[in-house]
Amino acid sequence: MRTDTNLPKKKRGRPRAYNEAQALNAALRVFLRRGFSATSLDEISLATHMNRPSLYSAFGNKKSMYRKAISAFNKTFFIRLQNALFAGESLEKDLKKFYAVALSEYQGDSGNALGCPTLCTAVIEAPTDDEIRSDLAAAIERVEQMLEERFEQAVKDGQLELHRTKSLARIAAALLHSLALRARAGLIRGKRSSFIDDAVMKILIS
Amino acid sequence: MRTDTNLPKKKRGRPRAYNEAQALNAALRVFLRRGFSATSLDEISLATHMNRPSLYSAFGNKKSMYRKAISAFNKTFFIRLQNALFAGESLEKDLKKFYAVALSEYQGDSGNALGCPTLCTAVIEAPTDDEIRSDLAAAIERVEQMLEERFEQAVKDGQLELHRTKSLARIAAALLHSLALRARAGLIRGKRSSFIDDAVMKILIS
DNA sequence: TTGTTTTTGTTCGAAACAGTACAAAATACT
DNA sequence: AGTATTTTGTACTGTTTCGAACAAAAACAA
Repeated sequence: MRTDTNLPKKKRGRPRAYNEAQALNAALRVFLRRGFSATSLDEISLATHMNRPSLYSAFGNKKSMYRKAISAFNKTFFIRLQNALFAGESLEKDLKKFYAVALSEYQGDSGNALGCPTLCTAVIEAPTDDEIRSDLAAAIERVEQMLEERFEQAVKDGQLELHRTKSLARIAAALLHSLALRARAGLIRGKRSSFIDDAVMKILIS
Repeated sequence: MRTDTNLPKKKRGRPRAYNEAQALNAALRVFLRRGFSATSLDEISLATHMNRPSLYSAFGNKKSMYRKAISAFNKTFFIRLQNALFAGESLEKDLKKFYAVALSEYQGDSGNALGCPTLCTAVIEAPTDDEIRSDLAAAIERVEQMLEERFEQAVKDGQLELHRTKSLARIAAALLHSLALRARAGLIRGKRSSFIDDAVMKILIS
């Protein structure tokens, strides 16, 4: 079952007035700002320039929209994180790049930072929705594994003394979680967080 | 203007059927589970055994209820954290106690952990509500300051080499933020998190 | 032109929501 | 006993919500 090919194979009926990826991104921005529960489909309808019946036929119900929007965002976000983390420079530089990419996303371009779409919005639904809780847990673990692999590589390259790379990855992930939270709380001014640099140094100390 | 004395000075009208502190705590449990927006006043009415008009007269509107419940919780929670952190033992032991207190709260007693009332629920409202965002920021900074003071004391006691205690405090706070998130995501099994011990060791290394 | 198919836009319905008005109940004061 | 005062509980209002039904619109096929 294929969701939708991006080949512009002309189909038969009335052509769509919306672009699926764009619509999902517009929806994500609303969900990111207001969260899942407080976001009404009317707001999404407004942001995507689709009316509600179109939203339903395109993405299913509200929860399905939310999960698809988050999933689409994470797909590209994780790639950007991975590219930064495995840029091939020193572990220190790669880690700093990794956090820079994340923070740039978390801080946004407008004045008010919104944090991480997954961490900052899924967390509230976790206790009452098992699917979203599972999505959240998977996202957290995936980033942790990404970090662990980078640390393992650093050990292999002799850039890092032998360590419990799993613990190191969890500490590094904790910095990311805190970064997302602090950004959304308005506690980070620019696009650079001073304590991250210090924390990276701390991680690298044997 | 005094809100309400705890002196049992008998007042004139019909006696209250509720206890203010108990009601706020019951409300907090609902807010903690469902978040602010998704929680209806009917749910709070059910949990507190007060009907909505009583809730309004006692605590004001929904947002006021939420903020009062969070504030009341934090008052005692911060004291418990402080007592653990300044128990007077070694820095390592005190830090571990600090996280143990937090995790015990975050894991709850039922099967499903709910994380931190403040961190895990206020985060979603922060962009759209400036008062709640401010409450959140203040809570984060207060815990950070508490940690910084403990590190400063450790330096003075010769238990810790001279450091940027502010950065250290932010790293330690980040561990707490991650703990709250991971607990709510269901990623921590028991009442002890292995990576915290490793992270504490890492913090203590000069 | 005449169907066929797909998307769009209007409209509806039933439920849930926050907040309020007001009468009934329960106490203290005189 | 009777009055004043405070809380309780029922009922109501107007709005917002999700989701669906259905007809109009816009493309292709024959």
